[in-house]
Amino acid sequence: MQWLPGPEFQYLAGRENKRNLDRSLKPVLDGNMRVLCVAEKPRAAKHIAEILSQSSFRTQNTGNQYVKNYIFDYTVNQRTASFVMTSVLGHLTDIDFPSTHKNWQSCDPGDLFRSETVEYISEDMKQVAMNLREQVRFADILFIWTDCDREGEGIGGEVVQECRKVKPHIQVWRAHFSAMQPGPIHHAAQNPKTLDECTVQAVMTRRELDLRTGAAFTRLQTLNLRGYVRDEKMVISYVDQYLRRENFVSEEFWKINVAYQETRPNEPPLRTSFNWNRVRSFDRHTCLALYNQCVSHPLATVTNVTRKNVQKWKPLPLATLELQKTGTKSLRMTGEEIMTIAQGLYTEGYISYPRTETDQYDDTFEFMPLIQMQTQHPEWGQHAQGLIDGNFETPRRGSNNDKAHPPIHPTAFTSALTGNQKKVYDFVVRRFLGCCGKNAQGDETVVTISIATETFETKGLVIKQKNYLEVYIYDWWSGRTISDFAQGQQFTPSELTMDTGKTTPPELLTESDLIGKMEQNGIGTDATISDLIKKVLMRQYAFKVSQKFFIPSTLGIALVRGYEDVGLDESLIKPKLHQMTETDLKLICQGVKTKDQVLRESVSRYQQMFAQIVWEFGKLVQAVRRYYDVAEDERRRRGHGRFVGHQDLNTGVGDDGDTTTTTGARGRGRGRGSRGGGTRGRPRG
DNA sequence: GCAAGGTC
Repeated sequence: MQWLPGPEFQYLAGRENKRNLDRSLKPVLDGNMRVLCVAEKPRAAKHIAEILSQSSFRTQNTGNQYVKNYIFDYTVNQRTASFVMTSVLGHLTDIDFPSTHKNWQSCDPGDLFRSETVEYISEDMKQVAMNLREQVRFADILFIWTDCDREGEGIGGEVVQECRKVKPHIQVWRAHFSAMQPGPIHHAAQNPKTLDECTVQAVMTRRELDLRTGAAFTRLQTLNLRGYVRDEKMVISYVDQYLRRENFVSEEFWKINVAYQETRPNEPPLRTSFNWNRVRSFDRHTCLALYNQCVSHPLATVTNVTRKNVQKWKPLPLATLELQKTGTKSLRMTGEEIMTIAQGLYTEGYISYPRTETDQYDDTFEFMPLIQMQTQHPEWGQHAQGLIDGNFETPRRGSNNDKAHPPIHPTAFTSALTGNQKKVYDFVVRRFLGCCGKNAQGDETVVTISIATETFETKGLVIKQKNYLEVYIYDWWSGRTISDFAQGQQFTPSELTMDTGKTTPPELLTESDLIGKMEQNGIGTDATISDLIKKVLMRQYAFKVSQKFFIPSTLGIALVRGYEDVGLDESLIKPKLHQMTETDLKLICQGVKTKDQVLRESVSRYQQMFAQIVWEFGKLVQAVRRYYDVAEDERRRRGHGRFVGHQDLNTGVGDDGDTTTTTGARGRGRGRGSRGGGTRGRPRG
């Protein structure tokens, strides 16, 4: 992207100066000046206008149904100016290849690393851009109010570029605000800064790199593997192949089990089982020797009894990803469904904005009116009343703050919702009330016993006060009653056995796990993760079975194996790739590297990989022929495939299951359910 | 058709 830097950017030319740069501007307004403010989204524009004008503004419609202009007077440095507050709708522009390279057959995919790109304003944004151009005609100053994050800076750059088409030399201010609160907003208005050109360039770099690499690898794969997969229209995207699985080899182990059964009058007998401190042994002879000693001297001695207070912490304030993580687990909906419903609840005014990273409440946040509102609810009204009557405790503070929105919380009362809407609303309310409550309290007893040379342990838990658990029903803290043991006490175990089992592979990923992993690896953002997961499923890299678990398709496995064989697994799979790009982007933001430099370096890295893949494409083909199996994928889709290397879902082993089981193990190792001849698919004719 | 980032 090339926009002509205005006068205030000129001293940025030496990027070495960047780190010492004071971005403050001296806001000089002459009488009757006009300021055009542009926010990132309509909500923010309205909110800021309300604050600056103390809700005294005139509203004007634009060519876009969502975007409005808010007109009011505002005083900066004792000078009153006429302000117009408007917004865009996220990014204003995007890039693509020129028509000469758009068609997949039009060029070699490798050309896409070097070909031209063209920037354009999408159809949806045409009216938004037009509004900017119209408004800037009357303006003396362009004041950027986009979100204060990297993409926000980039969007600001796009706005500047569009406005300078009309007024090439208009002065640009940038608002730096820490929260959508009157204090920070007024402060930002009174202390404008400059737009950070380096960050803008970082965003433009990301955009270009994503397009080039995404398109090149995807076209290469799709065009050359198409003949080998059944659905010839299937697009074989190069992304999202991180759904890899470990080679898991099941091992047999042995362990010693001890239990004590207490008979109680008028009650069922109470059985207390103990865990071996060695957990398990992979050597049968060792285990047998230890077991034999226990059997010959079976009298157990209680060597230690410890009692302590334990608490289960209440949850953090609710942010988007947590809503999706916990929501997919507890509500039996997909992340995407949850977000759609949440968006609807927000539009109808029942909950706050559902897309936020913030998991800490502002010091000025007013909890009581919101809690009060919920006291009339049949299910949790009483609990809410309890909070008001003294059980309230300030919510914990998480570590994220997007400085734009508070954590997700209910904003209006309703008990009239049904279906999924009710589920999501209930979740938001219960979470909110849970956050405002106290941690759950319990008494834990740890009993240690010794038999012969061996030590065993058991834990009992009595829940004393459920507190937040009463209303936040999605957390589970189960009490466990054990017999009352005293130190020094001796008893003969009712059970003393040596059992065998096999280590089982890690559980299959749930959507909740997947969201967590993507978050950890920096894949996508809170706004895009649920979308990516949907894409993975749509492209059939994985299936969702039992409405819960994700299993990779044979196609997904084939691609991962194929890239492993080419020797690119480490460098091409998403997380690593992402980190490298991310590091470079930060350097651009710091003024250490330039956009051109990073593009040159990264593109050449990608080109090398690309060349290697082209060179060894046969290995990819082989992998697909070897692993890809239409019939197996069909079984997997229906949830009946061979879940190679994982627990069989149909045995009903829960997701909280131990990592070991004694029910016998199933398949081992890699995805060989489809192993066999090379008769699948058909070679390209 | 392909990417990832916004937002409605």
